[in-house]
Amino acid sequence: MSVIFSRQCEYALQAVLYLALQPRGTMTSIKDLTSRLGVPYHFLGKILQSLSRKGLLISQKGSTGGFALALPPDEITLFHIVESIDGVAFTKQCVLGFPECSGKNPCAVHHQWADLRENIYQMLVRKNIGEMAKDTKKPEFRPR
Amino acid sequence: MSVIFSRQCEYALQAVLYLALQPRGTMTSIKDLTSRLGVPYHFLGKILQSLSRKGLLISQKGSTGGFALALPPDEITLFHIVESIDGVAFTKQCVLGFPECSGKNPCAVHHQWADLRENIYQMLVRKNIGEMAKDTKKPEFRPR
DNA sequence: TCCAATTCAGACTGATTTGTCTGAATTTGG
DNA sequence: CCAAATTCAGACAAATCAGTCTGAATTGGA
Repeated sequence: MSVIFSRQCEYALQAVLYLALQPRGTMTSIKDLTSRLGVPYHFLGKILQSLSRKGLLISQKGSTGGFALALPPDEITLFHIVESIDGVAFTKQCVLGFPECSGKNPCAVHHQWADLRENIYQMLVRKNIGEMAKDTKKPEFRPR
Repeated sequence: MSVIFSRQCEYALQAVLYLALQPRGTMTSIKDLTSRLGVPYHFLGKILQSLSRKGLLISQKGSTGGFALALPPDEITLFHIVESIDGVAFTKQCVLGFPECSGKNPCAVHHQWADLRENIYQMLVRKNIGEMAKDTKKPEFRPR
């Protein structure tokens, strides 16, 4: 099936957005996140650990521990998250899968696809988590 | 990693484009296709069988057998091929993975993403294989 | 009629992604 | 100091995707 982002990446995006909606300075546990987002506990744990290692989140162990954004929400873009989890090979790869396709040697849809790709890229780079949090007045995170 | 189309789908797109470049009325064998495209023999065989079952290709057994387009190249769009192999769930799914995201109940990037998605959809629907074959004066199909 | 070349079908293997489990290390509060 | 709650690490299992192998069925040509 066609997929834009891996499932890991979707979970990461959801989790970071959720963290951005929490009061600044508080820690949110994996337990809180999974119960709210409905994603697998340990799987999300690993994803959050990755984001911590990449410097997007901070973590604290112990009984009041949890995760929080490592940067102001306005400084974390969708691109940062996607880059950390999935990588950004999609900004380069030929949509038809020809390895030698390039601007010099374009496949039949190279230029159209390059435009679309650029639009996607711009959207990811421009959209930051703070802005998204503001847009999320009534967040619906897989409520039960 | 981020993926637009599955590998199967990429192979299918390449194969159909190659078939469109062959003289009308001739059959092309899997052997020809794989040697030209550099994709695994039996894997491609299965993909071509799928496309035949979907009615996009015709096949003929026997010593002069092979595959050919079942329709005029102008009547086969990229969308037909993607639909046959990967399905088109991507035209509906929320980019952040929220299952309840919709126009009524949009996530923070729903509208921007809907625009991008529509552009992708239009490109797939409008681009037909005949047009692409014309654009491919000097096709570079993984030449060795 | 028989052989060679092909598609076709299905079982199998391997790789990658997704998800689970267990236990150790850390931290806070009583 | 102890117990509870948490992150962290790594091994493991399950599911999906990609690719391989074998052999049967079909077809055209010598």
